[in-house]
Amino acid sequence: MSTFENLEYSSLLANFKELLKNNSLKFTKQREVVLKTLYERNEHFTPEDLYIFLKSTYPELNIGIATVYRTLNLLEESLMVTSISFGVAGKKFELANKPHHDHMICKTCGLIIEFQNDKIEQLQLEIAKANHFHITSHLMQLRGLCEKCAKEKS
Amino acid sequence: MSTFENLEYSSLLANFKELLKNNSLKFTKQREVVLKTLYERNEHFTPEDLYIFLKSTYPELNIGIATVYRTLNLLEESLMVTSISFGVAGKKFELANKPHHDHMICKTCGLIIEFQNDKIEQLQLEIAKANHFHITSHLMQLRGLCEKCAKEKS
DNA sequence: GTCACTGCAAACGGTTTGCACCTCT
DNA sequence: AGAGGTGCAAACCGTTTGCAGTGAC
Repeated sequence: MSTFENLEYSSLLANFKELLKNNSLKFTKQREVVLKTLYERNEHFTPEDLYIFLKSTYPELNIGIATVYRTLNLLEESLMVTSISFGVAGKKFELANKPHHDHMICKTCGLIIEFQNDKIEQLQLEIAKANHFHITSHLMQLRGLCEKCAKEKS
Repeated sequence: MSTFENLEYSSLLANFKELLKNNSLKFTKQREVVLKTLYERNEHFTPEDLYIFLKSTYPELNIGIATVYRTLNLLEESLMVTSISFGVAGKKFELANKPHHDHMICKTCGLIIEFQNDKIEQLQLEIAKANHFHITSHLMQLRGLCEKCAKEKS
């Protein structure tokens, strides 16, 4: 269970500021808009997508893509965002303020459906235990076709 | 269930040759040693690891890394090998001649433990059905520490 | 005023591609 | 002989890093 579950923006922001302070890091406009955008849009962003969005939404900041990467990495290390991996194609990031969940990903249109299943989580723990393995995280993605794309193909 | 499950080398080779013939592709020494190595070593190879192994084991072939990538991609498209992804760090490939399974991966030493659980597979299908999603494949990795590394850390 | 942060551009690492030569069929 | 395959090196693409200038504290 994440420390940041179900927090609203003001609390997330306070957490972020405290985290920065504790590590002698600075609160900047760039870091603020990254967190704000992840919160408000509630989407799965690639660093590239987020960069493009921020570039056009806050042109006065003239944000660089390196800063987007640096901020996402900082937030991920701090467990305030999580990422899902797409193999060689890269990663997508989302804010970690919702309960743990996994993803179904449509191969055709890229739609992401979130789901959560306690029984599977439980079984994973049992399997790990049987193998003397200590789970720190897991990755579960179901890949295939969403309803719309499945219809279009048939 | 894979078409190639439990096949031994001679059958795999025959399948590969037929596949090549059907697509007007040629059977070469390079393609042969890639398949042979994946079969004999029965490991999870990165393209780089496989390249280094082939380079030293068959120096007379003077194999290039591009050929290793091309062959692995060909075999993966043909469903004769599968890959597991490590985010930005790349992929590892293994021969698809064993029954479907998933992986536990030790973050510290890279150890890979294979496991299989019918109940989870069943639950995944149910979840997909409830979301009108048509699964074609799934990815499940448990990440954490193996027994040995967990002991060393404590 | 100091130290961290930023944008920029160059570097990086894994992967793919264009090309001239080679090899399987 | 001809099609496809190969090794090589260059290109590619997402990501990281060095650096000089900027901004938070």
